[in-house]
Amino acid sequence: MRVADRTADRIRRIADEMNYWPNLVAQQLRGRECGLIGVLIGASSTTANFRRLAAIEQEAYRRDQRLLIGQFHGDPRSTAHYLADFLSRGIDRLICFHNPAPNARDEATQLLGKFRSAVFQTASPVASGQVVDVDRAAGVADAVGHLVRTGRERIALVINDSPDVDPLMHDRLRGYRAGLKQAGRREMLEWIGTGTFPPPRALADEAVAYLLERRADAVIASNDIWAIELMRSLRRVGKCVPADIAVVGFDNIDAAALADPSLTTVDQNYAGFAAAVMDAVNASASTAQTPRIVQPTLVIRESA
Amino acid sequence: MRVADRTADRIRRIADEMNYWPNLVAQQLRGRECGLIGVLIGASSTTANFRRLAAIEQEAYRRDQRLLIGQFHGDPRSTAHYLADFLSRGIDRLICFHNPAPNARDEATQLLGKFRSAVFQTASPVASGQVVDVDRAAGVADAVGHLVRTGRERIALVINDSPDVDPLMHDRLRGYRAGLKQAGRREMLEWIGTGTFPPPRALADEAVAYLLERRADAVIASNDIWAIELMRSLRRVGKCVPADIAVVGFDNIDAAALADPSLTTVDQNYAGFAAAVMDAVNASASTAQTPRIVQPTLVIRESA
DNA sequence: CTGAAAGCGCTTACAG
DNA sequence: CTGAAAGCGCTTACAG
Repeated sequence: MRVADRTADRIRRIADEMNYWPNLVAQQLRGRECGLIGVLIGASSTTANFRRLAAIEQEAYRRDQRLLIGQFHGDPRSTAHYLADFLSRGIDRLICFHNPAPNARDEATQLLGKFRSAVFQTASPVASGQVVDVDRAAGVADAVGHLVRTGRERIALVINDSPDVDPLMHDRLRGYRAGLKQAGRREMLEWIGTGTFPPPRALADEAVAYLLERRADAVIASNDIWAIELMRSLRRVGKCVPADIAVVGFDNIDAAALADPSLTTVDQNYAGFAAAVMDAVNASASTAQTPRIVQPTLVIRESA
Repeated sequence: MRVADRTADRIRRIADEMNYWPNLVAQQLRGRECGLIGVLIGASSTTANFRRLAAIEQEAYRRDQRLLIGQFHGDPRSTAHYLADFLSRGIDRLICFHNPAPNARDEATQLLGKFRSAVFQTASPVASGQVVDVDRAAGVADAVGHLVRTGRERIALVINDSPDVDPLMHDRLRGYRAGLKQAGRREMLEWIGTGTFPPPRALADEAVAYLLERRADAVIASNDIWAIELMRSLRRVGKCVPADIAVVGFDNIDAAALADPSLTTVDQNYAGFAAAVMDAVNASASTAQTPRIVQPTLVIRESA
């Protein structure tokens, strides 16, 4: 309905004076979108996940949407519980930071199908899900490039788990090999952990023993926690970072800037990730389901 | 209405089969509580705030409530914007991690009055607000007690800002003095920063110069970041932690366990805090408005 | 073009 | 005790 601007203004002013606020619950019941997005995160969430969440909330605010958050709590059924709860509230857009636990997957999968859009990191457990991912391989390859340019000769990779078991580690290995190959290096120095995380001191010492034995002068770790543990272990055996050996992490958690020496690391580009996630969650389901890939950036500090 | 259990079961089963889920939006419009709680946090939120948020969500889940989160985004009006939005959605219980910016306070204060309950940390900007706080003074006094018992003779305190300006620092100073007094110590070694946070290297060096000059053999910092910076600075001048000087932090952030040596610190007891917050936010307004005080606990690691 | 009515999915008070 | 009706605060399709 068209109304003169002056009249519209007058009505708005009076509405304000009378303290009138539209009731969003009634609007929603009548069919309007509620602007709420359900977010599922793990209970034992890492600092990186919280940073991601904060960035997504900021992006949501810009688009005038709100986040309803739910954490898993060990209980595998809690996934389904939250999904059903979201749907009951008319929330049909979902951001999922963790895949549902396998034993609750059937029930969860069925519920996931009822969402208008569902965004996952790395991989989607359902065909209708959209994927936003960080180009981990490119991040590690960048780190290799930086180490090559700063004169490192023997660059090693330390990853937390077998690349066959953990696809995230597979990406890092891929980026490492690609980076070295591009620099014309042939020898690969790869140490692969047992999946134990965070790494106990003895495990970090084992990795460091490998680095020393192979005379590595640089190492890229699968994440900042591992990188920091490697630096501690290196200090115990009297090695100096970065003089004797350069160390690069992954994630850029708070502790990276606080480490001594401060840690050079691959920042996950949370802002870019958040924008891609919000684009995906607001996209209509008919949109092509190609994963959205976000590029990370290398943050150069003292350790490399 | 009373119905035989068998019948109720049968109805429930059929409802399940037909995939019936009650529509919470309609229930809410009809007057039922929606089980949603609005949460306001700062955009530049610290790790400590995210930990608190995670703990509160966990506690909310146990009580079958959900959190709708909003961050400030520099824009002081965003506080009022979020408060109005919460009310429009029928959310009349609020957890506020930050006081509204002063220039938006009038508008925000008026809106705050419309909430059934509003919980703040440390202090409430409105009379109707409830307060949950951590006993910072007790935490620091505990740390002093631990240092005294482990044979430290000259225990210093390093705080970030003047106790007249920052009440959080006032609490630490109070706890420090009380702890020393109880141990029969008379000399107070107090270094007070300029409010700059995180501390630049030169400022940490200044604090360390003070510690050396006064021959301190232990120091309690106002938080973990400061404690870690002090350890870095101490290392630069060749001092060994904890042999030469013990260091205690406050907060127990992730980086505390990762520091080298790992940091002894006062844990804020997030679980206890979360339970108190949820008790407060669900309490009826008529409840006496005495602040709920949560006790922190000392986590002893390598640095002290 | 305007204004009254129907209806979103529930709950509750009320008539039979 | 049971079942139909009213109404929460909106929006939209429809009759005047």
